[in-house]
Amino acid sequence: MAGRARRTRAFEEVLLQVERRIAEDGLRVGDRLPGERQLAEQLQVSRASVREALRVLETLGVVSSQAGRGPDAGAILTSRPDSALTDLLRLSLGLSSLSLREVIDTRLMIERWSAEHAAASPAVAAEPDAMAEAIRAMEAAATAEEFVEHDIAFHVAIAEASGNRLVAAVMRALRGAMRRYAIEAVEGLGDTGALQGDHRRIHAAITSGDAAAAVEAVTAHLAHAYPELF
Amino acid sequence: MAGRARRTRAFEEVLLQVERRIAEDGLRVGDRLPGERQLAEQLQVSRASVREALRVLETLGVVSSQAGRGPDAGAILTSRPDSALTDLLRLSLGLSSLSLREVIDTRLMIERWSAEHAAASPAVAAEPDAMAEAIRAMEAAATAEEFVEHDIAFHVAIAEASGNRLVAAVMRALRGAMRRYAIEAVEGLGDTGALQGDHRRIHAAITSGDAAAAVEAVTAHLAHAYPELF
DNA sequence: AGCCGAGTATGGTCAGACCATACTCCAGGG
DNA sequence: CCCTGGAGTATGGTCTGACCATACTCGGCT
Repeated sequence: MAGRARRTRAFEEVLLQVERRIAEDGLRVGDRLPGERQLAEQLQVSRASVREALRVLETLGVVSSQAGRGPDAGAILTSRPDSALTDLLRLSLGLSSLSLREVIDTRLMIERWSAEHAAASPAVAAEPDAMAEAIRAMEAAATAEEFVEHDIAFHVAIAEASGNRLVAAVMRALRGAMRRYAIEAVEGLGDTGALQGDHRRIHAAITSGDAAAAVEAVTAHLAHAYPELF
Repeated sequence: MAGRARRTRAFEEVLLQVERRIAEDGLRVGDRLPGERQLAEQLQVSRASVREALRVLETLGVVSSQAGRGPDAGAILTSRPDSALTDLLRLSLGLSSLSLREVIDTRLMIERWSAEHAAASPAVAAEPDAMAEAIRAMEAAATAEEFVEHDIAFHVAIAEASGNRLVAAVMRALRGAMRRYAIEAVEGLGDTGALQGDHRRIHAAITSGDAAAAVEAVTAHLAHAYPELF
């Protein structure tokens, strides 16, 4: 039953045409797509089919729709792959088609890479220090939810400091999909002192440009956070 | 105009309810969702809204729809995150919101991790050797397209041998999104002998369980494949 | 000049119809 | 008894046309 050559559906044709138009017309983020009715007439499909295609593009973070009139209305090209990635991971975890172990192993890979490259990047010291800010906020956190929120911000800041937007996006998605588990883990831990110590060590290693120490520090940190997996 | 709490749209409500049902009823891959008409009635929305929600889930690789009747018809829970990831990356590249450099750097991270873990995995020697098969197929390839097809299969096989399905899925997506660039690169290279030598070295290192050599080999391989980026 | 309301373009939603597909079931023939 | 073919039907796929909600645009009035 594999090679099912199902006739392409109408909305798939719309997807192809829109993507082609993006490529050929050199459309960029911020540009507008034609209205649903206009697109439907151009492609000779119903508005419902156009809407299904737009929904797909919206899911993929490529367009954003806004009702009303004027320059901000209609389907506008954007680039927000984060929520799509997050949804994808969250649902895969929910369907048990990915194990928490696999997600955490992947996270370790990305954390190590990010820390190494962030430490090696000369731009890090100059930026407003999102990492230090997150550490301060974790200090003040009253609940596990709050703590995890700023913990996510801390680790995402590392990934962003690596300078690679794809890696940063994957990190955001991983942490977003794991949020629930992270909160449970923090609650089970009780004391967050060890984690905070790790955070300071990671931060110090990165800002001082010591890549090897940064990698070592994040590795130790994840071992503390998920002792049952090591 | 920022925090506009836009009233949730009908299909978003459907998404929430379906996801909730998946979690609460413990639905697994292979289980069926209610039909579109039935779902519409249960949630008090139109069938069009249900369809938009299903389209989103299909995009995320969570359901697969099949017309007709019988146990295989209707919306079935699946888990195919690959095409969603691929589309996401391809469109992000098309919109220039990701640079090729970022994608290739990410690929290098994953290749190194995969090679290391594949070499350390005891199961590798036992499996039907997809890597060796891919190398043979590349040998016989007449065109750049064919070569790249089997090259992708080779590298995906390494990622799968690492035992981490998430990493393997990301690898498939990366290579799928980069397919076009890879073909151009191979055509520009002309001779694929160096690449094939690399492949054999990688394969030998992994099957012999030498993780360090495997990592070194994939690093050198990517440097050969993308000389302009190093 | 400034304000306010009508007009209008846009997405959001719905109801209902019809088509295409593919299984189910049963009658009839072998 | 089994097999075969056709009617029945449940499912997704698509279209049409309508109406609502939103938010800008424009013109006239103050």
